[in-house]
Amino acid sequence: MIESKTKSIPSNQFYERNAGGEKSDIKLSSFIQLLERLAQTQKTGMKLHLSDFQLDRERGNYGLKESTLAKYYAEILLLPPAEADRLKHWKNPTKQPVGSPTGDFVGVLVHVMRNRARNDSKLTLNQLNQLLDQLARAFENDKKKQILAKLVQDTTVDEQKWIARIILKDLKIGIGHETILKSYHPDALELFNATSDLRSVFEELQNQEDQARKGGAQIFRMFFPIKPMLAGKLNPQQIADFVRKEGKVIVENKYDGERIQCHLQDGVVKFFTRNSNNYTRIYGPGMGKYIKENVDAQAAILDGEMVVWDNKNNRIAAFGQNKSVALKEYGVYENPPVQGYNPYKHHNQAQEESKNKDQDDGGNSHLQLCYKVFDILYIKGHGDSEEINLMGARLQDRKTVLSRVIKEIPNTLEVVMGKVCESVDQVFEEFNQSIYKNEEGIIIKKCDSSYKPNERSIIWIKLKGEYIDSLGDTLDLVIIGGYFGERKRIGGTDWTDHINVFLVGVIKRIDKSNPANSVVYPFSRVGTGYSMDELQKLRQKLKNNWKMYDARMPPALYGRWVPTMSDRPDVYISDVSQSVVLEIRAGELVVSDQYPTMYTLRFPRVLKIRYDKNWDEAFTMNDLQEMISNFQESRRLKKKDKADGQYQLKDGDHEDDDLNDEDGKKKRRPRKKVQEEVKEGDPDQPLYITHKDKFSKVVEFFREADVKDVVKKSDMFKNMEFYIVNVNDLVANKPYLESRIVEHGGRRVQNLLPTTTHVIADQQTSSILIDIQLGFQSEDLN
DNA sequence: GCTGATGCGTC
DNA sequence: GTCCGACGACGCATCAGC
DNA sequence: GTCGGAC
Repeated sequence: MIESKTKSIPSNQFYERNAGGEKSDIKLSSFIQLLERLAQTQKTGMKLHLSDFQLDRERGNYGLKESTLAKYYAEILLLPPAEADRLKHWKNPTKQPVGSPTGDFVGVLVHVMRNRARNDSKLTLNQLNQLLDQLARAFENDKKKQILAKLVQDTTVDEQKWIARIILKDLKIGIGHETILKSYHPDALELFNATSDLRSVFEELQNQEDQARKGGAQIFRMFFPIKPMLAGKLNPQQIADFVRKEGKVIVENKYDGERIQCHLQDGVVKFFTRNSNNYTRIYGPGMGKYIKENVDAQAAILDGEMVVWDNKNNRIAAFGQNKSVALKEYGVYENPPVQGYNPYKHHNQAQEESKNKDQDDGGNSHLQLCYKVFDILYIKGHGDSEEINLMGARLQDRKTVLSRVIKEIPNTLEVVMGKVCESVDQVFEEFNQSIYKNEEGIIIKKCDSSYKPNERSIIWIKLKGEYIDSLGDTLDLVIIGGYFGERKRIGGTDWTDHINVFLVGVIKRIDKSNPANSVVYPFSRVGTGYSMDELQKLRQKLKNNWKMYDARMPPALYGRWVPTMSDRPDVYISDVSQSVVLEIRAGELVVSDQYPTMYTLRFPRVLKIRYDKNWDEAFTMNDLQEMISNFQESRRLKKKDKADGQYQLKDGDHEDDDLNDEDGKKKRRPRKKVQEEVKEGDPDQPLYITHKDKFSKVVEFFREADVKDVVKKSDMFKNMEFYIVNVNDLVANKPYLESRIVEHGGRRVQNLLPTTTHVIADQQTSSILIDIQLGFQSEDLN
């Protein structure tokens, strides 16, 4: 709870960042005025749950977001259809009167309510708190609507504004919890990071004199999750410098699972996620007993990654199956998500499904949880042995404790010791191995570092394959649709200036004589990677190419895609031949049942806007097919079943028949079914073969020339910075070029930087041409 | 009972 | 360097509506 | 998770 201390926070410390230039404390001060007014009417003083700042878990979730709120407000206020539509389509400028707010639900709500709310305030802050408590506790939606109705009837528009924002857990004041906590008390943030608990913070830090830190030791409490330490991002050159400076680092595999912190005390085990959510319900039944039996301590706090081990293929399973594996084994029957939950239906259904799956060998009985423990923050031995807070200890010492305390169970409970590397080469060799084995990447840790809760510094560094230009998968995808976005990114006054996110596709059929007959299958959405300037430029280019999407008459361009409600585009490209190609990078290809391509991208972001590319030069279904084939043996992409051919992405009309019944309606294909039908790889086949290609690229990439012994011959390249890309060994290899550059007084870089003056490549690919357009020069060294 | 829509959690 | 918000994918749980 | 923008 924030008590009247709210007042003690100087309001001028709060302002809205980037709110269209308007400064700032207006918004929060009106919020504080609201609190004060409510406080005055409530003699007992003001108390406000901190959950209103999206921090506290005590009150729980409201289960209400914009779309549901829109529905309820419309019913409560008896809104005419047009006004109801404004709320429902709050991001859609064509549904709003000209000049009225768009892209901010609460902004639209205020505009709609301005003549529909009372002028005097009737609600006290205590009542508000009680109603919000009730709202969070209410299970039936009718009940929620009733509570909301009371809130609406008893408050002014100005109050409604804040109440709605509290319910949405987005105050839009540009201030996060860290800023608020820091303002509250110098020790507040530290205590919060140590306990993830606001009650602790406000109970223990009533006065400025109260100190969270006692004697310099890191604080914590059993069964209160400590905010986990995070890894920063550095480029390979910086990493090399770092390793050289440190002399010695510990390198761990970066596991692609869920970050889980485990607390053990007197036989009680609890699990917490990265965001401090209690996942004991999920992981307790499966993993708890192993912790109890194999952690030799009365109490301990462990940090690690929960993954799924695949016994059939002897490797870590693809990301995303943690929960289903955990719940499958123990079942919702023993493990109800909420009180009053009726488990019979689902339980029987689950058993039935499990049986069927085992019959056709597509089940997940060969999958099991595996907890990879890489750190230990606290230990107390049995009996009266000393308890030790290890957060201040050196990482290498924590690892030693870890190895002594945990008795490993292969593929179930494992200790991640990491590898001590004493040279840059060794570190990159670890990275190479990681890429070769098709893993996500590595984490590089400073040997003698202490554990710093919630800190994303360069004490821990992550290096993923996808960060490296020559390793990351990039695809040139053509824009076929768009989505209206939120206020902050709206670029102008035209309705098309509200398009913030793009739907990109894979070309299925090109019809040059009649582009209207062409088909581009929707494949992914992308909404990040471009600057706001680039976005606006792109909007200008596409300005006259948009048509409103109508689900009853979807464009032929999309084939027979039937998007779910949330995938449904707001606008589509009317003339694809005049569309724009985006060069997109992604972490990996994943199987999807939301798109007709049957695959989509994980972590997509725009690298470049390829105005230089024609739409028909973009990624096609054949390219996708090829990409899938190339990755068939990889862990990241499950193999297709060649026998039944279901997921062969082949040309021809019967592929569409696969997707649709006679009515042209999307055939029901339950999510799980898709997962089942995509078979695991053949265990007899050697793994990772196709990644040799990637592997050789890594080797090449890191084969930086050793220029120690290069004798300088001239200053020809003085003040020039070279970036070498895509150099074919037949022309000249990279180390050779690098040596020559240094020989003549130039600098070489491994990434294209603003300071780079020259790009060297063996052919003028369009991506290089773009670089050059951006102000770089090219030079032919042949 | 099943389905799709919605919310919330992980990455 | 830090903080913040605007975005991506999935799976599970719930609930309204048929 | 990624990324850009503001400070």
